[in-house]
Amino acid sequence: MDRRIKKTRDAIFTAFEELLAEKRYEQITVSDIIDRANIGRSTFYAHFETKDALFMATCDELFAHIFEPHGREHSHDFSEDHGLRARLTHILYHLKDDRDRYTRIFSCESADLFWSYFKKQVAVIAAQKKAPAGSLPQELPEDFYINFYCSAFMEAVKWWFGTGLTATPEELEGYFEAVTG
Amino acid sequence: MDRRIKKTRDAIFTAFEELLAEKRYEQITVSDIIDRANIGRSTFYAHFETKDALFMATCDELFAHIFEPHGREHSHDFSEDHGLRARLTHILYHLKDDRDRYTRIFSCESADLFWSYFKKQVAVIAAQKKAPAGSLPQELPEDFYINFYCSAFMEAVKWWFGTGLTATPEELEGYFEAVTG
DNA sequence: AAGAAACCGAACAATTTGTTTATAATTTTA
DNA sequence: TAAAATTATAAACAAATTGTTCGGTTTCTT
Repeated sequence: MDRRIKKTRDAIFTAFEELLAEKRYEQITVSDIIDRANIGRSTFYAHFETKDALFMATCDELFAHIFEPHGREHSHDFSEDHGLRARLTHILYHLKDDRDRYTRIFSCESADLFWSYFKKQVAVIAAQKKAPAGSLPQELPEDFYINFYCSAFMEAVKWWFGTGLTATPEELEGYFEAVTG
Repeated sequence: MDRRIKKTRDAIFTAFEELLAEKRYEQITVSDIIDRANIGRSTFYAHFETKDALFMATCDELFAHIFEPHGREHSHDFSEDHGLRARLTHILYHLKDDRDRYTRIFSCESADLFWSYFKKQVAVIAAQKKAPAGSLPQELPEDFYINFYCSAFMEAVKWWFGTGLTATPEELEGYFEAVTG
C-alpha cells in the first residue's frame, strides 16, 4: 500500500479516536478531524464518504480480531458449552488488553452501533447454546433463552466498562455465570 | 392553559411523531418539523430549546401513563419485591392494551431511542431491587445485579414485541422470572 | 526521469441552526 | 367591551457545517 495512503488513514483514525475521547460523536465535525489530523479537506473526502463511514471503518478495524477463534478454543470438546465459554473468555481478555481503545469507543455517543454489532457477533457464537437442563423452573422458548444469554453477557461487559474494568476477567465471568447458571 | 399554546404544542408533537415514522431521528431537521406543523420558526424555539428537548417531551407524553404506579401496587407490602413485580406486571398489561400504538413506536427507525428511554424508567422503578438471598452461587455487586435485572426485563419485552405479542403477559412474566429467579 | 497517484487548500453552494426583529392575532383582565 | 398581556408570525440574519470542485504541488512507482 502506498505509504501516503497509510499515513493519511492513520492520521485520520488517530485524530478521530482522540476526538471520540473528548467529544460526543455528533459534536465532532469533519473540520475537527482534518485540523487534528493535519490533512486537507478534500483528502478526507477522498478516503471516507462521510463521518459515519469513518465510524464504521473504525469499528471494522477494532473488531478485526476479537471474534476470531483463538488457540485452544478450536479443539473440539465433548461439552458444547466449553468451547463457547472459552471464546467468551477470550473476548474478555481481548477487551482488557486493548482497554484504552475499547473504552474510547464504548464512551462515544453512537456506541449503540458498536454494541449492536458486538451483540450480533456474540449471538453467532452462542447460536447453539441451550438452556442448562433442569436448572430452570420451566421450559423456555429457545430463542428467548439465547437472546437472554447473549444480552446478559453484553450487559456484563457494559457494566464492566462502566466500572472502568476494575474487576478481573475471571471475576466478571463469575458474575456472568452466577446469573445465567 | 392558553389554547394557542396547546394548539401549537400539539401541532409540533404530531408533526414530529409523523416524521419519526418516516425518517431517522438524526435526519429530521427543525425545518422539517415547522413545515409539517405549519408554524413559525421562532414559535418552535419558543416552545423547545432544541430537537433533543422535543424528543424528551415526546417520550414523556408517549409513556405518560405506563410508568405511573397503579391501583393495588400502592399498598405497602411486607415483601419489597411484591410492589416491583406488580408494577412490572402493570407495564406488561399496559403494553398489551395499547399494543398497536407501542408496536408503532418500537418499530420506527429510531426505536432504539425509545427503548433506551424505556429502560431508564425501568431502572428507576427497580432501583431498590436486591438479589434474591441465597439463590445465587456468589455475591454480586449490587449495581451489577440491578442492571442485569432491568436488562433481562427489557430483553424479555423486546423479545415479546419481536414475536408480535403472541405470549400472554403471564407467560412472559413466567419466562422473565425463570431466568432472574 | 517520467508518469501516476495522492495530497493540498482555497473557494464554493447548499443546509442547518438558533436569534432577533417588528407586526399581527388571540386571550386574559379589568 | 376595551385595554393589556401573551403568543404566534415571517423574514432576515450570522455562524457553522457539509460535500464538491479545481488548479497546483508533493510523493511514489516504474
